[in-house]
Amino acid sequence: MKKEIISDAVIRRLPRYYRQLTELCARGVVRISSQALGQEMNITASQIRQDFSCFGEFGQQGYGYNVEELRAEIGHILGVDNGHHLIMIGVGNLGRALLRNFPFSQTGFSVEAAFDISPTVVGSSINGVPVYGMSELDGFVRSHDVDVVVLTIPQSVAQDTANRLIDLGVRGFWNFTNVELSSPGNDDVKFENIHFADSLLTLSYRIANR
Amino acid sequence: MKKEIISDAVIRRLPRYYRQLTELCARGVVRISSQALGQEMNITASQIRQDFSCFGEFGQQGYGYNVEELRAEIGHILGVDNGHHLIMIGVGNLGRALLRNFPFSQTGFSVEAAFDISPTVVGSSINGVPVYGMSELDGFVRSHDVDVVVLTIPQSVAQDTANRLIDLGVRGFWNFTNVELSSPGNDDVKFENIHFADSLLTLSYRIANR
DNA sequence: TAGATTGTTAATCGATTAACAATC
DNA sequence: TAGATTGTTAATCGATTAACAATC
Repeated sequence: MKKEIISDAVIRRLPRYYRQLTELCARGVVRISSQALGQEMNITASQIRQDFSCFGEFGQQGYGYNVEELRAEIGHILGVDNGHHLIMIGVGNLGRALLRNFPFSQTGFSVEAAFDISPTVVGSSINGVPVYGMSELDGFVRSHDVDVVVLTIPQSVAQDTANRLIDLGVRGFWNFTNVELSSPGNDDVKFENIHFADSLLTLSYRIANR
Repeated sequence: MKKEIISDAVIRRLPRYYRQLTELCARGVVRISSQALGQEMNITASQIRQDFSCFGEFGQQGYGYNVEELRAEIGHILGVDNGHHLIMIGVGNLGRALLRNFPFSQTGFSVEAAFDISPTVVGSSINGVPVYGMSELDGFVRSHDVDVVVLTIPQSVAQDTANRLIDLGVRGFWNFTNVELSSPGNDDVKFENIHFADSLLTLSYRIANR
């Protein structure tokens, strides 16, 4: 396996490959060529082979790729079989929507707990996930493996909460607060920011400039 | 104004500029140079000037950019002052979360109505937005300007619902269904797909390969 | 005016695509 | 074996960065 620096563009495509391959599996497709896969995904066969070759040799000349095998390989690269643990901070509408509907386990994450300030939800449990008060956060993080924290809290407390968690050793954040979070000088803290507004604005641009 | 093809990379940066400039406005900053803006956003001054120059000349030599003016210009390019109209299909947890918390009006959209199949919500109103039954959808779309439809419905009905709306003339979709929607041979239908799982998987990759 | 900073042209860098020898 | 298709190297394309003349 070549261990050079993988470009962000490639990494961003991996989940799409994984998604497509999962669908092909479901359809019962056993093998596929880069050509055929490219057709389905609207990208070139060249790019597919180039992308995969960053991680190893998953195909066979004259045959193509075994769908199930390739899916497993890419899943492995993405870390879906790493058994990552995750907690959620903020159980408002969005937090609840995710707890109820998002397929965390299919993505390789187990949701260990959720935290909120509201006495109305603290002590309850949402889709099997217990909701604790914020005062219990530090203790919980210290005594459990927490790989990723989902931030579904108001903007105003986003960076402070992130800082608190970084101090506790958390190194991954899935951030829905519409604030650009960062941890200057701490390169191994990873943020994945979801900016709903940015997304809608690009759509706005495209329908305005047709 | 140059009217060449604007690359996707540039378009994707526009909302970030807009966001940053909005914040600068709030902070009371009156003028800024490409240099200083680049520092704040962690991109090169060159790129900023290159990006802006796709749309016009918004700066002044020796001075830089007027923050409020530039914000207005970019907002205009993005179409925030176009008065776009939007409806939502599906008022589950995620739909409600968006209706209650997403700043549609700040993004230049007015939410006209929501639609759902559940008798429990039909007839109610969420954050001032009336919820109608699906049977009223066609009539509503025919009698109103609908620029964008937000799809917060189950995967299984996503493409069918989209097709139905495309037939009714809808040309913009903000799609949360985790299905890659498309409208083959209909280039002026625009989809903006939000793939939560893709986002979390890239985070998974980065924490696994540190 | 002198200094600062733009808009734009040219140079560089990186990512995508094409081509092809290796091989199943 | 012959045909198909990979993995990889080379060519192309596009995007980012650097440089600088224009000018406020």
